[in-house]
Amino acid sequence: MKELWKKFDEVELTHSSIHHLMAMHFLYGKYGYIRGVDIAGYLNISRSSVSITMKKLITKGYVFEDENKFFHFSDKGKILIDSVLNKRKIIQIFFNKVLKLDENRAEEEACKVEHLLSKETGEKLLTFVGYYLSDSKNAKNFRKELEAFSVVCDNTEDCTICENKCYFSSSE
Amino acid sequence: MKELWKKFDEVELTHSSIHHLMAMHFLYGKYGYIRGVDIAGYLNISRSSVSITMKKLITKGYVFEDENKFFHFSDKGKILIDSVLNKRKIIQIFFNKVLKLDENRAEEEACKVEHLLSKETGEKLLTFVGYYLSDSKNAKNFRKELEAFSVVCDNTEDCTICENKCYFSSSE
DNA sequence: TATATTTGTTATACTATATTAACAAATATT
DNA sequence: AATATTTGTTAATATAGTATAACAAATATA
Repeated sequence: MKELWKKFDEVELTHSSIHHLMAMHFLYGKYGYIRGVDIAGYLNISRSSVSITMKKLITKGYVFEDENKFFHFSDKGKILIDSVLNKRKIIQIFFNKVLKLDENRAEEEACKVEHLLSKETGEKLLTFVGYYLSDSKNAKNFRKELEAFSVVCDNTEDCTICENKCYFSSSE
Repeated sequence: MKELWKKFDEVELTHSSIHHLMAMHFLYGKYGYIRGVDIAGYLNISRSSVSITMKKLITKGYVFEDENKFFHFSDKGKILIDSVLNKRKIIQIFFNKVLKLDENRAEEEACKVEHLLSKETGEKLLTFVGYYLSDSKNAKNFRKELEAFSVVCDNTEDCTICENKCYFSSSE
């Protein structure tokens, strides 16, 4: 248990850095080129912050600059951003299609979490969602019955899920 | 989309603070009292860090100190730690029992993410897992068929899930 | 061309987290 | 009681991320 909680800070790139890459991806799609000022605008942070973060991303080899100071993904950066986009996508689908969070909530939750979950988790989630949303009769029945299902917690001993105070009695 | 990514930093308590509370919970269970030095030992960080973080938690009203400098949860702190423990629990069960990540991986993934997900997500996950693991015939069939199911991506147009480069071709 | 605006960088500062070192106060040992 | 150890705090640093202000360089406009 000890030490495990520090994994949070061991991600190679921070949430902030990842979103700089996401911004780059978006801007490249929109304009075909990527400038610092547009990243700042997209993320709604200062140009100076962007300047500093991009330097780090360049040092780490995810990004490079051309003579006009336009940014480009390196191969390493491309691979990374694809993996994050895919992870986000599948997480978002899970939240929205399986857990039935509304679109915005699903996106928000995915955004908070996407860069933290491992490739393995992403893949397993994909397999799961793939089957869950499939045309298989079992999957269909499952979906239907799930809709009608609700956990009613009476705080008795035989609850297999809540060990602590019942989930439904907590307020955050 | 813009602005959404900042939600990450809008959590009321940081990952670090949450884990100070988790340590408190653990230590209270083990010893019945909570001292700074034990929190430091449990989290494997310096006493000085703990001292500073605990001051913040006191200021925010989650914790108080007695005359012997032993720590105690306030009511607010109790409610919060219960909610985090429950969220972690259900997330961990989902990763382990549904996605079939091994125990350690499931715990690690849950730990990274538990404080970021909303109460709503936790509740929906609970309902989902509750049904998924139930004795319902549909759930049983679903579980069985899921085991045999695997996504085979041929990178063709009709993939409903991957919009970007196929998930399975990425390497992170 | 001359001036104005845009863009990017640097300097400085703040918050959060962590460290080590030094020290004070409390506790335990001899 | 005298000394040693443990515990908690403070001070000085370090890193990551953010901001603003000032400035330089590039681009656009009058």
